[in-house]
Amino acid sequence: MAFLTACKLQDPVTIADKLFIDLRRAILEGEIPAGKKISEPELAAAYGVSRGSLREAIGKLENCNLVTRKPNIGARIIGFSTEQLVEIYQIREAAEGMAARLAAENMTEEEVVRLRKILEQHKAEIAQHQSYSQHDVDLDFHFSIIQGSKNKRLIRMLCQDLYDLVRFYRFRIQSGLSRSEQAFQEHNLIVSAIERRDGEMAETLMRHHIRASRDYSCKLLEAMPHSEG
Amino acid sequence: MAFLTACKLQDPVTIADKLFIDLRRAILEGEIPAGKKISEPELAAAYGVSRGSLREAIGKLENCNLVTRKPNIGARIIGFSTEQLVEIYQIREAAEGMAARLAAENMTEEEVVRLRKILEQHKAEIAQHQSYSQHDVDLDFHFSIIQGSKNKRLIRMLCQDLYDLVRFYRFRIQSGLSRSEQAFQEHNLIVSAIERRDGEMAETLMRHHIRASRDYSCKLLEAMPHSEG
DNA sequence: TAAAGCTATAATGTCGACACTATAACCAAG
DNA sequence: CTTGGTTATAGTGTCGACATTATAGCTTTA
Repeated sequence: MAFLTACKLQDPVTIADKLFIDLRRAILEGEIPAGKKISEPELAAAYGVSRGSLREAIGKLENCNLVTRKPNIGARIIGFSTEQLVEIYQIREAAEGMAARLAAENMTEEEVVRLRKILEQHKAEIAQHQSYSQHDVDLDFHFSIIQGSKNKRLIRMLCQDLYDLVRFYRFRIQSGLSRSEQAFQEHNLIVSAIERRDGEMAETLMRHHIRASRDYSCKLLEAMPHSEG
Repeated sequence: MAFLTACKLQDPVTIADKLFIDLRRAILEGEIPAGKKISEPELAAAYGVSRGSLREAIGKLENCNLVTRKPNIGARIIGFSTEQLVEIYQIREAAEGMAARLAAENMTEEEVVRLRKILEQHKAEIAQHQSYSQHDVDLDFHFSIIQGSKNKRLIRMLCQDLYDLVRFYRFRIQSGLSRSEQAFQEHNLIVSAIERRDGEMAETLMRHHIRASRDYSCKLLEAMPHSEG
């Protein structure tokens, strides 16, 4: 689970931060259902904290785009829809494409080696059909490249905001057996480009990879019982 | 100033929202100097509001990346540095490139006509050497294309977060006479590509345009007295 | 019966006060 | 004089209470 440490968060020293982390996990993992309205008194009582701290935590969740808020009405967990999923993938295509380009230029040799190792781990897990942990490996792969871009703002934007949404959708789509073999091949090409320090190619391949992932995810989502945004 | 209405904000009904807008403007226009530490009691007294409301507004500013916060220490206005400026431009290159591609695909004919009109306005102001308002025209141009992408999340990310930083830097760099003739030519090519519905070309041209703008801005920033992040 | 207005209730927005933490000034010891 | 520890102070984090707004249910009237 390097993708958790790779991203954030420092030890949450304040109550609001702990609450934020707890609620964030609860939302991402579906404990709190999508689209549900948040009752401040109720949640505050459930977690044994003051409404003030809770409101601060909700504010942070709003910035992560995990809840939406309307004045004098309240906050509710985001829903999910194919349109939103496409929007997220369009942003990922652009931003992670750039990240791959920058990673090819800025990654240290050591980081490239580590990236190759993640790929080998991915390969091993495919051989053993451990599809349950492949999601984590996939996140590790993408986070490593994003980190390698060395663009702090890009890193925060992707790891800290956008990937929350990715995990939000991924948990709800839950493809039993995913396209991991295909994804592995694409990952392999990307790493090769980075090893050659070919930023242009790395960007092109990453964009292709994310488009393919998008098509697959959208198909799965539309095959689900139903969805709503 | 269509760029203001084009972006947000609904009538700020709550105190915290009004405060947020006021503080945001004050920061962007340099009323509150970059890098300054925020004293909650002081600011709350200055604006005649409670610390609670102020803290909520500061939270929103933190999400816009206009202030940074550390637990038990406090918040301070962001500084500026060449590195950060480069980071912002790298994100803009990727995100606005994608926006231009999507705009070429999704803009209505009406919107394309409006975009062309903005360009003519730009041309007219160049002829009259009204460089003081060219910044607004430039923002109008970019915001129109971003809106044309029809990707709500991308729109929010760019118009609502990243462009605050653009304005933050732009106000402090304050190029007396900018590269408006060159920029106009580049804008012209982009609009032509969008009119032809050539998304691929629109993206390429937009990325080129933003790279050129980056080189120019960085040169200006490094020629300034000094800078700090 | 349906629609409009009113009332009661619950939830959100706002505030002031208290608790805890970090910083700075001061003092003491080497 | 410098360094380490201690204390005082200012500032942030947290909380409970009040004010204001939205919502649901009831009443009234056409």
